[in-house]
Amino acid sequence: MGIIERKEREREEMRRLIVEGARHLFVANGYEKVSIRNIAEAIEYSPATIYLYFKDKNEILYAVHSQAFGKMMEEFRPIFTIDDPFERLVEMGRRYMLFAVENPELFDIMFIVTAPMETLECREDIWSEGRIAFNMLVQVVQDCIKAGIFKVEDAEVAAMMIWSNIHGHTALFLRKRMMMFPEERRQVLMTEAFTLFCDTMKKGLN
Amino acid sequence: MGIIERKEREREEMRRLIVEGARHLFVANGYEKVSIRNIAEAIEYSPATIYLYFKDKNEILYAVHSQAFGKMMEEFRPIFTIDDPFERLVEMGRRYMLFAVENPELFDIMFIVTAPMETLECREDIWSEGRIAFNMLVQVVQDCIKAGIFKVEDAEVAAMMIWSNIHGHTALFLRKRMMMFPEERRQVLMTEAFTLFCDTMKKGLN
DNA sequence: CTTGTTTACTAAACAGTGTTCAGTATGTTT
DNA sequence: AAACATACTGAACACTGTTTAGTAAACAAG
Repeated sequence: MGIIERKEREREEMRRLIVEGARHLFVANGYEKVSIRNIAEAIEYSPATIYLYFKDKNEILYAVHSQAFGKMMEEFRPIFTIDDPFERLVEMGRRYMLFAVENPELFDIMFIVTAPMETLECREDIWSEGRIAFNMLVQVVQDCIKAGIFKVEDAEVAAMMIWSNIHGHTALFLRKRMMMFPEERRQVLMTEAFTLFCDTMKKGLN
Repeated sequence: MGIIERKEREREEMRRLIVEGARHLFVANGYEKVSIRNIAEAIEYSPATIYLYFKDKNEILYAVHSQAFGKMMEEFRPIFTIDDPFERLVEMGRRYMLFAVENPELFDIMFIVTAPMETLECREDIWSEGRIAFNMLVQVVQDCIKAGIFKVEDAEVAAMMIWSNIHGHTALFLRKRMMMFPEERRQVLMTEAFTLFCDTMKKGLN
């Protein structure tokens, strides 16, 4: 009898429904303004029901975060058709920033808000989504080393340096720390600083 | 009669009391776990009283943020005794990261949490604290240009690039996005990536 | 078909949040 | 002493995340 299998499917379907509802509300209203009650109302269930499928709000955040990583990976896919490893690296950075600007709420949950990381801490789990994405970057850096464009010993250290730079731009921008610059200067400053970083890498990392 | 002057002083004293209380609680318990009621209790006043001195919670956050900037500037002061402009720049970055690690809650309020920036948006004020600190960095970059260490047209663009890198490290670390690395590797990765960035600048920015 | 048991769900409550407002008590002025 | 202004607060409002006791439906066994 496939009853327990069906129940398992239904349970999975319900989790999906909650995560989808949550994601929609996050994207529409911003993560800070979404409550469990809002999510419950959106999917037409009682707030208590949500707690039968998720331990707490952080766990929902984590589920949305994981889904968002899938979306970002999708948008990274076309990069791997680029032959030149350095151009591939530059395009990867560009897409990271683009993803952040186009999906600020998702980016927030993925890389800035601490709440989803809390679920990892109780289980002593590793942050696999982050690990996978970072490994992708390390791979591209290693390709740059093989091609003789970079001359560094530790590809992970170089990857960390690059990630920090790109992430710094986006984090400062999204968290409104470029408010001291007038609107149009902000955009110019970001793209110019990014270009300068790429040039500096090409000249400096060999 | 100096009555209104005294009242003005008392008012200022009360604001100071609230900000001090708030800062203490933020540092002790983390900004997210501190409520207006907690602050009120700590200074032995009713929650409603706080609203006679601050428009809302964001305004308290902003006041704490401003005070924290003063503290950081203090810790930047010794830098200006360093003769070599590049070394001065490196030391500035090092102290930015050090301040973040030693005062995570204050750094959060200064550079990551959006709440204090909200008070700037209603008044169309510029973020003067950020502007001043950034100008300091621009100045050091300009010194590097004058000394012939850097060869870039726009010192602000270079400063932005440098700030992004340093801030990226700290933001990723504080917001627990280096959880995919084992404890000891985290520390090594951060310092090595910082060193690599400094080396890359020296080679690449000329 | 009727039991008993498990499952899925929810109303209501708990303890908290930021914020507002009517009311009081004190200080100042006339 | 009366009138007014200031400083403060208790209580409320509309929320928040989360738990619990209780209900109704789905299923299993006799």
